[in-house]
Amino acid sequence: MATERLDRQRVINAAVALLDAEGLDALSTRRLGTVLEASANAMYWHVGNKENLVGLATNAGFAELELRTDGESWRDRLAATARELRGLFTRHSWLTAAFSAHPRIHGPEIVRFQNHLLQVCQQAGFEGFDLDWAGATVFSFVIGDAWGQAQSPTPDDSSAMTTELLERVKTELTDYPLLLERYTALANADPATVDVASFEFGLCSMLDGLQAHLDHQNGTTSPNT
Amino acid sequence: MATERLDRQRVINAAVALLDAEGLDALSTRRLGTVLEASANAMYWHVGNKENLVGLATNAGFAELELRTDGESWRDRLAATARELRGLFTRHSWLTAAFSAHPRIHGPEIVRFQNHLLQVCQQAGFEGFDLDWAGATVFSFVIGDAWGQAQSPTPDDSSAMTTELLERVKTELTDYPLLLERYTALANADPATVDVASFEFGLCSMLDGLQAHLDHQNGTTSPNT
DNA sequence: ACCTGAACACCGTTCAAGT
DNA sequence: ACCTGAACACCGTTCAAGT
Repeated sequence: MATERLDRQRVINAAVALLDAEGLDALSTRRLGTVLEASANAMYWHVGNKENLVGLATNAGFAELELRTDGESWRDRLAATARELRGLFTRHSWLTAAFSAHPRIHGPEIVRFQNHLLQVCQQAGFEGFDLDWAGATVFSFVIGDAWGQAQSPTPDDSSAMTTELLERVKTELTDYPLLLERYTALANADPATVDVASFEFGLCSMLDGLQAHLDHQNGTTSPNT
Repeated sequence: MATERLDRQRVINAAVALLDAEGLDALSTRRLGTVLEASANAMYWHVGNKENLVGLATNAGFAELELRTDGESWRDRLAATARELRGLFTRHSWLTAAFSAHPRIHGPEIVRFQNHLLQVCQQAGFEGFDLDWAGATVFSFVIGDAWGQAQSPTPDDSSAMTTELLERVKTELTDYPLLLERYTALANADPATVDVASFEFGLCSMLDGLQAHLDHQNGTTSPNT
């Protein structure tokens, strides 16, 4: 009733809250209007249109990133950056869908992160296009990993439903015994620890791969430094 | 006028054609209806609903993958698999958005690919959960890379517009000289070759990283085999 | 079995009109 | 300057009714 005046930040905050709670599909101008106790089109004055609002929400997400530069080695710094980014995408699981739906999303906080990532790669010893490729490799892996986590988001049903589902899958995967074996092994493991372990394995592999590139670039003579 | 009877495959084919041509947002039940010279809701009998249709279209995409097992080494086979998957995602750029919007997508052709990926990783020497992590690492990287390519899809405007846009960006990136430098360097390069080079760099890094894991796992005594 | 027409509840966006 | 109400052109989906 005695609702405060709207402003851009309040609209963005409400959008982020709605996105976190119910996902990208739940964000509509009318739902946002009711949340803000305003008409459905009140937001247009503040954020232009919906696509722009999603962009602003995404940018607000990236503002959460703590970009530290005090790691002991480039490897530590790059790992910390990757983990920060991954944390962002798990806290706001709508981010991958938002980027996919609106590829033009950009903003100062996103730019800030990109610059940080490039800086860390530069300190590691990458130059020229290799700098871009190294940054893109890290970014791609983290995005792809977050994208994979979003694929299995529904432990709504407890173990009872799971075993029934497992039976159904068992008949579907009859031609692929290896896949069935891995599927059951993963189904019996704790999802949270599985996700972390999967990410850390990939991250470690990526860092080893980048390390190999740097070693080769600086001459393979002293690989033990 | 003398339109053939509808069937599930024709609906899927029309959906894929529409998706390829105009993207995920363009796929609506009514547009599909006009393409098929049928009513907007004719598809419901054949494919259930829209989400299911997108799943079927995705599955149809994965059917295109040629999964070869005749590589000389596990590294060749895994690289070939990754490149096949990347090709699929570049030919059908709506795939990342489709997966993001409907995380529950699955199907026999997708399962077939997953099994192939696991097989290749198994032949490489991975076992147990490492098998899953290795596969997930490759998959995540390829998805993330495809996702990145989709971010810069609009060379609609030729070089004239690009230079004007470059000026605008130059003021935005004034706080980030490193990012500005890399941005201009990339803007002056051929986008297609850039995309390929970026992917190949990341792929090579990933394979080196997996290689390092296998070496360590089998004992670091014989790294030259 | 397969398809249509009409209907329902929703959407993003615009724009005159209000304060 | 900021916001509302009504309107427009779209959605996905359902369902009785047709053949």
